Amino acid sequence: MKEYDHTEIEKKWQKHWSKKGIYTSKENPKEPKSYVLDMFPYPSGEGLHVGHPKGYIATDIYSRFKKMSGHNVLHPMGWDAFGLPAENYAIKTKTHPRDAVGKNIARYKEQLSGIGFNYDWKREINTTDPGYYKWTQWIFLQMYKKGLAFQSNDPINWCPSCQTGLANEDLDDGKCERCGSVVEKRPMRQWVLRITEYADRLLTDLGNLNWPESIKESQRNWIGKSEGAEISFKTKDSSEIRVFTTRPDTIFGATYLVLSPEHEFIQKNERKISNITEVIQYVEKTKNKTEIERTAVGKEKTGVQLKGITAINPANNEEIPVWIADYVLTSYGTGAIMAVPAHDERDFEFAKKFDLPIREVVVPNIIDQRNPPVAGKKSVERRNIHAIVRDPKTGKYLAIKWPKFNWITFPMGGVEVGESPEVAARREVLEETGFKNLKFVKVIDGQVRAEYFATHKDENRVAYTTAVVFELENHEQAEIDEKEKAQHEVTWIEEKQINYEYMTHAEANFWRDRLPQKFSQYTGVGFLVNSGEFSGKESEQVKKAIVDSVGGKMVTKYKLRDWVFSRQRYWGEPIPLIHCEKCGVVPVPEKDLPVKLPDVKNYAPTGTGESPLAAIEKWVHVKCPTCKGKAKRETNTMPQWAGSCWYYLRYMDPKNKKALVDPKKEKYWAPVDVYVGGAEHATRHLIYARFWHKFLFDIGVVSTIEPFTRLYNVGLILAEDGRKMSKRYGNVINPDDIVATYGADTFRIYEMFMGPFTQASAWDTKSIMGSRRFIERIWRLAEKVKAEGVQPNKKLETLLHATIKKVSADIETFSFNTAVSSLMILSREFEDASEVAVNDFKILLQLLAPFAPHVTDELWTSLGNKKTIHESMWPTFDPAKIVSDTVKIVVQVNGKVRDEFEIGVSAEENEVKERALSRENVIKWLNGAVPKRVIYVKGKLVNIVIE
RNA sequence: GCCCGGAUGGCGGAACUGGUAUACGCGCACGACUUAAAAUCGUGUCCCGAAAGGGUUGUGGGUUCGAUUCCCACUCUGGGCACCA
Repeated sequence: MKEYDHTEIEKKWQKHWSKKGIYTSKENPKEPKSYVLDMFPYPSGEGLHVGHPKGYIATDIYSRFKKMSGHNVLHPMGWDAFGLPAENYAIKTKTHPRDAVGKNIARYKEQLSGIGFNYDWKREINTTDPGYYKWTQWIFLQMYKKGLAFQSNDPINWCPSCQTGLANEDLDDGKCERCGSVVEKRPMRQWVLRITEYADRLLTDLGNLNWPESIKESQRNWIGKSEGAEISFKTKDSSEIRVFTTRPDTIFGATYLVLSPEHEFIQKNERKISNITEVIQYVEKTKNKTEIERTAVGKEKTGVQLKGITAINPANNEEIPVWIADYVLTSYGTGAIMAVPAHDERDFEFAKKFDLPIREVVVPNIIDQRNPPVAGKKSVERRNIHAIVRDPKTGKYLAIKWPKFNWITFPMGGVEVGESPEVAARREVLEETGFKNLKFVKVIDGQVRAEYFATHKDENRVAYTTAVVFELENHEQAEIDEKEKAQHEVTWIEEKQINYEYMTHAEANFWRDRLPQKFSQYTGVGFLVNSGEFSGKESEQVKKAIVDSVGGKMVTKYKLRDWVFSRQRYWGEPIPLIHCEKCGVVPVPEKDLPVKLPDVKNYAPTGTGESPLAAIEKWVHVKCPTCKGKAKRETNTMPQWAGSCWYYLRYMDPKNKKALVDPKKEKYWAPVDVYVGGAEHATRHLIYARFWHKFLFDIGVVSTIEPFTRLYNVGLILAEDGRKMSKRYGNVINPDDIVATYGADTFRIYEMFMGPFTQASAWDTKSIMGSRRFIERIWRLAEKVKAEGVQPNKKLETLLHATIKKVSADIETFSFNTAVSSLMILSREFEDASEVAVNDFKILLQLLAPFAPHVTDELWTSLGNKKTIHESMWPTFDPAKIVSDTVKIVVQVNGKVRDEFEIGVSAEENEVKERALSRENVIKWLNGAVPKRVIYVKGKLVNIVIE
């Protein structure tokens, strides 16, 4: 047999497949369809490194498998070529972006074709092709007509280096995601898409998607739904301030209001604010801060009171001050909050700094698990104190043992009417322990409500307890009452013993947590106190009633912001609108689409807030389509993400001049069944595309509510040094070199065998030899193959059918690494067999064909097959053949493996157990002991328990 | 801070619904072939131990006849969100 020459074989078959056109897809209602899609690449100037094709290899395998399994497969590829990187690259290399993109695409295609992918290139698309972006513009116009695209002058993120406005999604930690510059806030005219209109649907429809949980979670975080209430606070001079809160139950604790510095209230009430100069200064200062400065973690709170303005808390009619502070954001909720310092960390910090009142209105509630309330007993409400007395000499804490109840408690008792917690605590310490010289340290912020059964009084208690902390000055003790003495004894406990495990108090864990803190505030739910008629009720349950009582309304808010959709750059789709002097904004008539991106000498960004297009007089000045008067084109362009919002639809019908996609074709192919790409697109492409898709569904262009049914994230391939593969580090490995040295088939097998598909792993050129050896083994195996007279080999047959089952299931779940592993095992078994039947070998080749398409086709045709292996039918397995005649039973004694034996599959439980007990080895280990229990797991093991 | 993942030999990793932990591959060691080397093939390879045996899936506990798998606490690590009221 010939030497295995991968270059010759791979070239030959790639040519053959494309000549025969075996990857051309057509609608065929008789066959089930399968739409397998890669996230299309951005053809950058650097070309591919070995990490890029990983996902493409997976979809290639999957789609070949589907095709062999009788599916009609759509597996296309295209180019996402508008946007900043292409433009910046063009500026740098002083070429026109169009030329640069053309060159890069050619290079990418060449690299990809060497790996042997089965794309239907007849359906290739390119987002920068006017025939394509005509429809991107068309979708924008439909959105405009439905009021989903609107102009705004709000301040937006401006990247000073890229010289363009950006969407929220384009920021990474307050910096431009592309170039890392700190973004500024700039008010400027811009086009915005109302994605928030779809927030709720984008959130709820996530539920049914077969996507990685992490991506769904990212999207949920990004959409950021919170339910709360909008409540109006009147001011004394009868204007009003609307606030948004998720905790309306805490309104009785709202001791001041805070507005964002940009809040319109300030301008409108300038004259009433007595310290307006100071206020304006603060507002100006905030304006000049970047987002990063403003939101830095651990930053100290700042703010200014609006003097002369007093608001009224509608819950209790209290007069409260109004402040402005930059910790309140304009763009979320109503841009104003009610501050409840006792139950919100930020408000608490602010209140401490500016010495504003803090009022506790929610207390945590615990039901004493060791001593729960007893049904049917009467219930008594009490105000209690716990005295926490520390002896500074020993660091220990004063406690009391109650032998009769087996209790360990702090000195404790009720608070009498008019008595302060401190006085009550001193009294109890004196009565119960006799210590009289205590130095007051603090009252721990926040009470705790606890429900328990008071055994000694035979009643259920609801206790609101306050803890008071003292230091012992000296050990001088007063005489203790005899009756008290008889009940308990004084003891000292360690600090770490202050917990509910050791002590009787259900409150103990709260005291432990709050004791070392200077201040503590409780942000959880619980029971209301100091809340008028709502006191004593559960906070969660009265939320709505409280909102009603103050005339507010329940509302839902989202963190998701509308999508800033205009860019002041050249290389993007022109926004198809016209500004007419008389008629205002007029859409370009659909028959005039596409609005072609004109050629321009200088396409560098202007930095003026206008795109370079604004300088092209000839292009800009047009007649108004409506009144034929003077008008100008919109000169902003669309962001990079526009074209990728709907490209998966165009593949279904790439040449259609009359429609975005023919509804019949859409019905046949949609939705995408399997979508593969990087996790970095979680909160941009994958949210934007879902948004556009839902819009297209609403206007009847598509028939499904979601575009991508199943999603897999391809795990990164890192460089050999464990870092990201990048030109900067000089650790890039080019797939061309690997294909030349080892062959495409080896390259493909290696990348799939590296580890779980979705997991990142480091490239290791040494390891690739393992995959190469595997292919060579298959190559040599062909020599052993015999057409006739092969003795049946039961063991081989069993393994063969088990492998068909395993490989089929593994490809379906993208577990390529284990599929390859089982094929390796099968090939070893073939090698060990004295002879190999041609039909068995053919099955091995078919199972391997999606992974190593070239070498398997070569061997397949050398066995006399006329059609290529990829047009053959995927083998099926016979479940009866997977079952072998005997099973191996493992025998354990006390859970430790001591023996094993073979027995017929049909053996009954008793038979297996008896056999196990009679084994020599087992008898040795039993050593005369009588088995207490014998456990049998069918067909697997016997565990004999003797102790 | 909150929310998702992950942790298994020298390395990449495998293990079905709780049932023989370390499959498969890399590397390494030894052997065969060779004048020699490479390639190839074969054997071995979790740790301690001469052996018998014992131990081992990040750490500590728990449930179970039996735990990589389930529960609790913790450590490290990757990612998302974060002054979003």
